[in-house]
Amino acid sequence: MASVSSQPQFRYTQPPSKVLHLRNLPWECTEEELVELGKPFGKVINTKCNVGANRNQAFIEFADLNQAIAMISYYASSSEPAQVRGKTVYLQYSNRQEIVNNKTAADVAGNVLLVTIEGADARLVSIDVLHLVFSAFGFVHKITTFEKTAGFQALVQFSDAETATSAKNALDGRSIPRYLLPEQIGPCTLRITYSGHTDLSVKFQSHRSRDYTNPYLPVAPSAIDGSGQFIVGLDGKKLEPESNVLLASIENMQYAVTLDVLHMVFSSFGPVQKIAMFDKNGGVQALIQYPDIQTAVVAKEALEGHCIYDGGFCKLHLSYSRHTDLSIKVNNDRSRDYALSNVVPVVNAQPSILGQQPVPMMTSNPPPHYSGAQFAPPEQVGVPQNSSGWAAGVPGPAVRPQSLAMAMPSHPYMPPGTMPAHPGMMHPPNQGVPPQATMAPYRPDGMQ
DNA sequence: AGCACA
Repeated sequence: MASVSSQPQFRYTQPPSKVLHLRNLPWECTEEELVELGKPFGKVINTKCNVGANRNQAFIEFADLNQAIAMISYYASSSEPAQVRGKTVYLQYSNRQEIVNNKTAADVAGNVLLVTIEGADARLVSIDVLHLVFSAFGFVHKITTFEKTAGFQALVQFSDAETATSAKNALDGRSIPRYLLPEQIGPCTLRITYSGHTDLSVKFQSHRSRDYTNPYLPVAPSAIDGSGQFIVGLDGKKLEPESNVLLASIENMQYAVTLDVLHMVFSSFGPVQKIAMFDKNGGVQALIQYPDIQTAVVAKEALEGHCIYDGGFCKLHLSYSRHTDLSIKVNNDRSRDYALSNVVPVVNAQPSILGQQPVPMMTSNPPPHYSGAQFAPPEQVGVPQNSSGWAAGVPGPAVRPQSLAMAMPSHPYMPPGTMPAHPGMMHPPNQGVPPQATMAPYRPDGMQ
């Protein structure tokens, strides 16, 4: 083919166009700065920056050709060149007649962010860690995660584009703080653009997606393993589906733990409806039923691993039961339905100083309504709850990522690190004396 | 410092 191209690559005089081509821009240049640059000469109807391999070119499109001519004419005779951020920019008529707006969704500010987590161990970043990181900028409505060729990605939905933008500006290119990640995993860098989505569809709470606006959303059946009991988190930890019934096993039971003691301890978080105690594996276990899941979640997170008695005695291990409503045949010293306690006589009840309900022997500081709404889920208490409720006057523990795995969506407004202190803890009973229901002081390092 | 295909 004979060459038919005889036009020089560059001409010093371009045919006028309402589109101007700019070069030698700083790469930080924004579309807003382009608008500011063109505004004195007319109505800027479109811009495009970060063009070209070096991302240092741009286009400005005016509403009218005369406005483009005005700008070119002005700078052609001006002693001051056009500048962006102090850098001289060169401009000429573009050889295009309009900016073709290939604005991808990534360029349009929206309330949903597309987050790519970069790093060898990106997949090990849990959805809870992402939730914590992004919650610093506002209420996170929903998160979905997925694998694409780009790697491990997440969509993070905020209320509005402004909040999303503040998160994007602060986090894009930054790495997730090390203390939020399991020790063995490498650095994880966030790359953030806008997503075209405005409202994510989250059908289930799972290790892949969460809807923090709807704590009652069912747990994904697909996330439940063969035993039907656990879901597996991204971090490989097994997570149980939440339940209003807690299964408590008691370790190092040097002192008798009575049903009344359990009732007192667990009543700190809300009304206890039923308790059933039984022996299993040579130890004592108990099922504690609350009216709702929220209360059980708060109780579990506050009490797990802590001891009923000071000094490491009667350490509680809590999990969610698969029961939702215990069947209490008779009220006795091993099982009780507190709704029936006024009707059905207590059978075989051991005489006990603690036998009188409710909650005797609160010898130290608790206010009269200590067991009340103080530790209720925030959506029942209202927001904010810090001033009146948990951790009042108590320095919250440092952010504890290990607790986040359980920070399921039940309390969407709970700021991180503000879990309640350990209510209901008691000093060990004196020798041969039933337990004293005194409150142990809060200790940030927990009570081993 | 010279026209976009993300």
